[in-house]
Amino acid sequence: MSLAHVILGLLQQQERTGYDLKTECFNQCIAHLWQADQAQIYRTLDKLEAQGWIVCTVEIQHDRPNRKVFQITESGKAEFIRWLQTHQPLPILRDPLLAQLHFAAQLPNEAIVHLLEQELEARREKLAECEAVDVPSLDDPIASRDQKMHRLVLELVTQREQTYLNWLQKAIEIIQIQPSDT
Amino acid sequence: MSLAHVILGLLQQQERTGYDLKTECFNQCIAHLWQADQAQIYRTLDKLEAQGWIVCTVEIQHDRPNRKVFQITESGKAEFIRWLQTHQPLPILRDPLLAQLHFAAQLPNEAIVHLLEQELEARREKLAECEAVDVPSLDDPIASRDQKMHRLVLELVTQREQTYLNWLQKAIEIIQIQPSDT
DNA sequence: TGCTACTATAGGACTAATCATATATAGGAC
DNA sequence: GTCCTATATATGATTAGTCCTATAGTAGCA
Repeated sequence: MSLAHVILGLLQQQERTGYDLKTECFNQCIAHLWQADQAQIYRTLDKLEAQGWIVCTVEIQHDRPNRKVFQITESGKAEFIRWLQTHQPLPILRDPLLAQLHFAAQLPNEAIVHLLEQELEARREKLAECEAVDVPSLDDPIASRDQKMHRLVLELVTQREQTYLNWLQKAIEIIQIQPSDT
Repeated sequence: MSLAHVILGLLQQQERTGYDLKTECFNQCIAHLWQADQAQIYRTLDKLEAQGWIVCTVEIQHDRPNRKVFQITESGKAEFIRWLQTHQPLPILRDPLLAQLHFAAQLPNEAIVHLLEQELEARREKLAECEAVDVPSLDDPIASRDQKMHRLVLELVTQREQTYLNWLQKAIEIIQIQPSDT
């Protein structure tokens, strides 16, 4: 499971709690590449601990709930490096809009265009989020090796949205010039 | 769940068995837009029948197992049309390669390039599959309304792979000119 | 003769992910 | 005073999807 390895990667950078992982990582820079639910993060931490890939220290707090701080172990690091170099199967993408469009011939043109325009709106928002992320450009000489990797990831995510938007615009134009089926 | 509605759409075209759905639809033209496991198809048919959206007639065969032929009902058709016009939430994409690349700075350039090249190979195969699908072009005057929709779907899937390939090639070039971190 | 593949349905076990809720204290808003 | 948010962990229930196996007759291959 990749989530487990993403968490190992984050704990390799520094020790963190489940709460830290959620609020500082999965809700921030990791959000556009691996969304994860709070409940799933905690359960994955349990599994990683059971595997011996991370260990836990409890920080007692009195005004707030105690913190369970997780640290990666040597075997955890080894497992992470192994995963990092292992080619993973392509993810399976199931896009409901494409499923709808496959059967859309029975709808009037305006209904199809309406559907595509709602998608366009949602995708525009997502592209805006991608473009709002602040990572130095690839030609920037100040960019660290880490930042360059993050930039590459961001560029694919952005280009993917751009491709979707271009296609949506073209699709809308094409549907609009189709003879109406009434 | 979209799988249920894809099945409704297919049963609206003609009555079919679970086996037909798997071998003639989900393994063929639907494959590039909604992969589905045989077990899940049968279980979804059960749910659709319980909902009253499809009905079943058993065709008794003596040399082979009996066939359970499913037909869409009026309420099933209504539900399908409702779904067809309802905007669906954007699917969440979790791409293990992007997760790996996010943490790849600690790997030597050659290891990163190796990972990207394996992905390149897999994505090339997928693009080839997309291009092997035979649907008439959008300007083809003979193309039916249905075929035009299928063409639009195919074009997005193909362009998506093309975008991924272009990015992979660019990424490989960029990694190769990075100073090695030894 | 045994092996595999095709036709056809179905269930058990499991993984990955989501949603809702519970606990407990502190602090700010209205 | 009440409500909401933040901090922090945890569990129950459910959904979506995968993998494996069972059943049972036919047919082709070597």
